[in-house]
Amino acid sequence: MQQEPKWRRRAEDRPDEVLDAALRLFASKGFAATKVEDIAQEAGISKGAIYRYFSSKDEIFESLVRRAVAPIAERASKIAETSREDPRIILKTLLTIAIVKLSDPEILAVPRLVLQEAGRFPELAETYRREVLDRGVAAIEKIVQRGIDEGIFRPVNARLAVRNVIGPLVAHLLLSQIFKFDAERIDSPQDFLESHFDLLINGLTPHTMEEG
Amino acid sequence: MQQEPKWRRRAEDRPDEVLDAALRLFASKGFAATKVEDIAQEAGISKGAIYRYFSSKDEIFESLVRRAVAPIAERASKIAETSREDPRIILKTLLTIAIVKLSDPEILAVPRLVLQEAGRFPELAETYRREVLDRGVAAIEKIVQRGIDEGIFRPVNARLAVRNVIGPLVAHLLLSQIFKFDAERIDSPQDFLESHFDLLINGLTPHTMEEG
Amino acid sequence: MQQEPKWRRRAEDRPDEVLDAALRLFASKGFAATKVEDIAQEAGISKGAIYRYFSSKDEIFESLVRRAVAPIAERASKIAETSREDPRIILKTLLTIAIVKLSDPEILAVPRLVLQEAGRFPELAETYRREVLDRGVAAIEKIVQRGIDEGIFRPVNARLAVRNVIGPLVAHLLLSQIFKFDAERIDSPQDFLESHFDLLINGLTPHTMEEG
Amino acid sequence: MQQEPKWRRRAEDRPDEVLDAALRLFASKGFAATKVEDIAQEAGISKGAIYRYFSSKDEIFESLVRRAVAPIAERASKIAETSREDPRIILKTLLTIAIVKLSDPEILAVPRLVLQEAGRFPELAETYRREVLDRGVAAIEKIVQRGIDEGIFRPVNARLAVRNVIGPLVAHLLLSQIFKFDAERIDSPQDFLESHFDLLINGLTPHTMEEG
DNA sequence: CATGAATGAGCATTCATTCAT
DNA sequence: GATGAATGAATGCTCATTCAT
Repeated sequence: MQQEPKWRRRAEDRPDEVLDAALRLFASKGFAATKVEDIAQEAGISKGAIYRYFSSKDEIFESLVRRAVAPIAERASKIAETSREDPRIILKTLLTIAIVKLSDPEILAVPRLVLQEAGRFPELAETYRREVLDRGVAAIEKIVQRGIDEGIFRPVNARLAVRNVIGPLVAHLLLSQIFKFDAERIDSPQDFLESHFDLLINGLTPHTMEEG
Repeated sequence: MQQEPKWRRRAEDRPDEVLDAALRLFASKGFAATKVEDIAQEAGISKGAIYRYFSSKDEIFESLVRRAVAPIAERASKIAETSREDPRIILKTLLTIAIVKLSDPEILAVPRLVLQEAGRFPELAETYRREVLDRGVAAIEKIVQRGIDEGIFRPVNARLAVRNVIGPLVAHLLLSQIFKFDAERIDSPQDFLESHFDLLINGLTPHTMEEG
Repeated sequence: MQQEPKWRRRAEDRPDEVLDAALRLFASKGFAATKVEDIAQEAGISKGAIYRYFSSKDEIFESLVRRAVAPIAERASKIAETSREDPRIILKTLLTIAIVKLSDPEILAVPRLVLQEAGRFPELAETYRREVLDRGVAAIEKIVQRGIDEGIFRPVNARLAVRNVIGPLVAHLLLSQIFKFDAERIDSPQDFLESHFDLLINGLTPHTMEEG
Repeated sequence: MQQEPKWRRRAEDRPDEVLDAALRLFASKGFAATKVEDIAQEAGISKGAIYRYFSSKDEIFESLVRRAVAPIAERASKIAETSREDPRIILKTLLTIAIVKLSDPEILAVPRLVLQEAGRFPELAETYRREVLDRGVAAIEKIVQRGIDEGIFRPVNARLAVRNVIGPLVAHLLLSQIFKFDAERIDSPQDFLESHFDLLINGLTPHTMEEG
């Protein structure tokens, strides 16, 4: 669109392209096993050029995570207040979105990497926790709490119940995406989601006749 | 207990000491960021001595995992058949054992490492899946299925329900052990377990009056 | 002469410089006792730079030999057919060239190294044998055979006679170049050559009166 | 034969057994590639025991060579004076002995090793030259000179003619033993020896009609 | 600005030598 | 004396980072 020389074509997109490339490689080979040169090649630029945008390999990783974290953090915060709908509907919507998104290995890659490299990048892990986990958990907690307040859910400990909301999802992803568990069977994400939601809501729902 | 009367300067259990040291370091810094020399130092021997027991750094990692996997695999298989008790009791017992064991960072370290390095050691990940996950999941599935057969649980998909049994536990461990989430709060493992079990069983229990 | 207009900090011939440096060092200290860092230093570059041109120390050695072998192999094959001159003249020419060339330690170094490292690099030894020895020996055999056919030489076994052509040369080189034999005396290569040629031709020449 | 405990059985032979073992290994893998532990194992003793007899790996090599050199040096010196026979007969005898001995890889190994490691052990190379080469060459030179003096050989330069005596032998050994040249053909050592001797003697013999 | 040649600290691994048993 | 566990210097190789072109 511009009349600049060819090589400047998308100079402003470069950093993002580098991060995309790095993400792909980090996700498949891990941070340590990925060479800066590999990233450069994957991004279609030279090794030296990488250092125009990022001051170190570590910084690439950090930028990568922060870039992925930002929108999630924003969204997560809004969700809880935004809707006035039935908490069950909201939970199902959230879980659906989550499972769809996270079934994309490219998206799952970031939390996976944070998990992998938490030891080497404690600060990053902390950032992730603060920006993503704290907010995400708080959002879900709020929804559950509203359900309790509205009498739709039983008076459980909302904060702890969050683990029952996200846990099965996490387990499903670990098993299917990382350990290739059940690779041959035909448990679609939808099947899982139905099952999870059914058990979750049934678990949260107050019933006239509770047994000790 | 000794197999050979041959002497050892100080050990027969050197290999185990090396694995213990390696586990500590791998767990805190990751495989790649841990130097063989660090392991040696942590184990109180010299770099060269490591290679008397293990032929490579990779082999240390693999031995580490296999050593941890073996007993778990055995136990997991037995659990399902062993008991004829109320499936709810069994599940609670299992979850209690699991959370107690896995709250020990030294024990959590192995699955965590497998998760971390699955990309670099696909074979090991597969071994772990086969030996630990397949069996563990099968054991739980069997218990749930028995509960269903005995009318104690609703007729859910037992295979998928397994994720609801282990997922919250996984989520709890990730949050608390790895992301130091809730570090300041006082959610004891017991609190979590009560909450999880309550929701889980309530979710699995058939109620006279189900609402759409 | 340049193949690509791409720039090089200082070279295009770095690989050759590395091989030259390696040759000098391998020749004087042997393959095993030569450190890659030594080669780098001798070549005036850094250790790491070596690996831009050669993937391993072994590869340096192999390249070294192959570089030296190629032109020899070519020449050797041509010699036998090229000339129609008196076989005695050809032999003398060949021996003269050989002794002049091989008296240069830099040139002698390669066959010497192949000899030294034949055990460690059997494949390389075989390559050398095939490319250099087979052809060289065949060329000389052909010349001797022609001399026999033309009645200039006695009807000896040409193949075995080759050893009498090259052997004294080999012995001379081993003694003088490697064992510093006769270092103080004044046997010039020319003196040796005259002596060798005289004995060789006299040995090959038919005489009217042979004595038992 | 003695009533000492088993392990002392042949304590005095140990050093020689170590040298035998070392020779076998050095010959097949080279000095650098042979581990002291390998030598110990091959000799049937422990690594530590090696150091009771030799203070270092280098010393093993040096002892090895010196042990082999001693008898050769002695014999070589005697040969020239000992016999009053026809120099041609003496030469043939010597060459026969030489080729028979040196066709045994175990015996060829020492000169081969000296050649290989001359760079790393210059002193040893010098010793070898002094003890073996100087004497051997002098012995042959003397025989040739006597032949000249007695009118059996032409008045050649005896010192240089030595190369024509031993050279073809050296060439034959290098080609056959080290480069596996002619492995498939059937040039027996005897065939070679006949050929060499025929050419050598014919070359040394004065003929009534010499041609320019 | 872009490039990729060059650097050199860093690390896994080997092995001659020592020495506690 | 004999053993082999332990040591640690040595070395090949890698790769993040720099910088001449």
